[in-house]
Amino acid sequence: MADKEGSSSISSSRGRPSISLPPRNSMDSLFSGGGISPGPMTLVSSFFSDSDPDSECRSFSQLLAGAMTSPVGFPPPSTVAPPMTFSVPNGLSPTSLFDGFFSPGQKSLDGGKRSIFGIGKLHGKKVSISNSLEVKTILVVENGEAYVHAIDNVGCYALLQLSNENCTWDGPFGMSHQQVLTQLTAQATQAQSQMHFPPDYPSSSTAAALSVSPFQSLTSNAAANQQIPPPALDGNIVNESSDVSLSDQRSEPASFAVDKPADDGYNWRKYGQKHVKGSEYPRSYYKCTHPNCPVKKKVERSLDGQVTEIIYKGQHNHQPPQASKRSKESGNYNLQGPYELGSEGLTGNFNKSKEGEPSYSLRMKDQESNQENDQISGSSDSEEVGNAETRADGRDNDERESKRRAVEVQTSEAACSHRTVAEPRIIVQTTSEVDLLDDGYRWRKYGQKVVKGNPYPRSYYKCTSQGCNVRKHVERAASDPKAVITTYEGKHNHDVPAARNSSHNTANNSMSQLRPHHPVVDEPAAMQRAAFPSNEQQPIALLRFKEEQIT
DNA sequence: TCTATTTGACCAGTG
DNA sequence: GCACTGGTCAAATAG
Repeated sequence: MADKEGSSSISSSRGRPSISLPPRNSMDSLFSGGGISPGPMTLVSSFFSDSDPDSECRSFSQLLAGAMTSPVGFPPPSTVAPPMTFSVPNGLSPTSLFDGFFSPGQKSLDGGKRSIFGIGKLHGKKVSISNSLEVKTILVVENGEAYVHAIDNVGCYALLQLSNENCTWDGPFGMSHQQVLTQLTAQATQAQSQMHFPPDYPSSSTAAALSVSPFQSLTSNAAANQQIPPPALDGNIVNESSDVSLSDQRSEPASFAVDKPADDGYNWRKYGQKHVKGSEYPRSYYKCTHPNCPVKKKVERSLDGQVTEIIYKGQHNHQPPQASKRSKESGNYNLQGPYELGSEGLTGNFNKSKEGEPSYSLRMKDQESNQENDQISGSSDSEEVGNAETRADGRDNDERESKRRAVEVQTSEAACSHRTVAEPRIIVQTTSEVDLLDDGYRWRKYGQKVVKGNPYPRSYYKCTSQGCNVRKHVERAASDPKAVITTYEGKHNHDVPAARNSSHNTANNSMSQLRPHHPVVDEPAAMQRAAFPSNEQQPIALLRFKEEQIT
C-alpha cells in the first residue's frame, strides 16, 4: 500500500521530500479501494467515495481538483487555487500515512474497527487521526514538529507543517489535532471573507483554509487561539448526531458507518441485533454501560451504516461520563466548557456552552436549522428531556420527578440537500410518575394482564385512530393504585381528536401539543402551538408530553 | 488475556 | 392456546 502512490512525483523541498499532488483521478485511485485492505484506508475510501461530485456542496478539494484537471470541472478559473506542492516528512507519502495506520497491537479508540479517531503508531511515530465533516487529518508529531496531513472528502490531500515554537507541548499531542483543525477553520473563516466564491459555491471553511495556504505556518494563529476549543470534529458525532458543521453547509452524515451509535454523552454496549419485520434494516440493541443504569436504546441503520432510527428507553440514573474520559474511551471530544471561539464564522456554526451544562445542551442551544434540531434531539437523553419538561410545565424538579411522563422526541426526516438518506428518527421513551389519565387521544384497551407481585392488572391500549400504531401500557403500582406507570410506544400520525382537542382539554393538552424541543429558550406553550399548529407543520424536533389524570 | 460484538436460543408480548 | 414477533441472554467469536 505504501507503494500505491506511484503516481505521485517525489521532489525535494526544504530538505524534505515533497510530492506534487497527482491529478484527481490518481488521488481517487488511492482512496477508492483497488486492493486496499480494510482498515483506515477503507474508512477513508468510503468517506471519499460517498461524496457526490455533482452535489451542490463542493469542497475545497474540488476546487483544488478542478485546478488539477478535475473531472468535476471545478472551480471557475477565477477562484482556482494555485497549483500546489505538498511536502511529506521523512519521505512519507499521503498513502503511506494512511496505510496501516494502526499497526497490529495498536488499538484505535473505538475498538480498532472503524477508526474514526484514534492514536496510533505509524512508522514509529505517534500519530492521531480525526475526521471532520469534510476533512480528515492526521497529526504527526515528530522531533518536536507537527505535521497535519489533511484529506478532504473527495480525496484531495494537503500537508501542513506546524511549528512548535508557540505551541504548548505537554505531551505527544500537546497541540491536538482539534486545535489544529480549529486553526484551519479559523483561517478558513478569514479566508472565506477574503475569497469570493460564486454564489452557488457553498463555503467549506476548513477546506478553504487548506486551499488558501496549505503550507502556511499555523504558529501565529495557534498561539493566538490556543483557547479556541476543538469543535465537534469527530466523525462519530458527525455521523449520527451531525450537530456541528465546520462550515455553514448543512451537516450531513458521513458515509462511513460506525459501530457505536450517536455520541449522546453516554457509553453504550451492544447486546443484540435483530432483523425486525417491516424494516429492511437490522436493529441493534444497546445498553448504557454504567452500572445499574437501565437505559437502553435501539438503533436501526441502513446497510450502508446510515442511522435511520434511534429509540431511547429509560432514564439515566447517573451523570454522563466525564467528557475527558469519554474522549479517551471513544474518541469523542468534550463539548463542554467555556468556548472562546475566535472567529465570527465559527461562532455562527458552533454553539457555545454554558458552563456546567451537559454537552447535549450545548448542541441544543441556538438551533436554527431543523436538521440541527434533529441532531440535538438525537443527542439528548432522558435527563435532557426532563429539563425541557421542567421549563415547559413550570413545575419544580421535585414535582417533576414525581410525575410520570412519557416523552417522545421525534425528528422528521429532513434530508441533506444533496443526500437522499433520511436523518435518523429519534424517539425517547421514558416513564416516571404522572397523574393520569386523559391525554387527548382515544385508546382501545386490547389486553390486560396480572403481573406477579402486583394485585392490579397491567393494561394495554392502542390508539383507535386508523393507521396509528401508538400503544400505551398502564400499570398501577402495587403499593398505591393511584400511582400509575404509563409507557407510550410510537408516535401518533394524526392530530389529537377534535372533541378532545378543545375546551377543557386545551390546558391539559398543552403538554400534549407538539412543541419544539428547545430546552434552553423557553417559550409559552401557546406560542409554540401557534407556530406549529398541526402535525404537518411540525418542527423537525418535537417534544410530546403526555399527562394523564386519574379519576 | 481482555473486552466488545455477534448470533442463535429463549422468553414474553401480542394477535 | 397457538403462532408470530420483538427483546434479551449468553456462549462463541473477533479484535
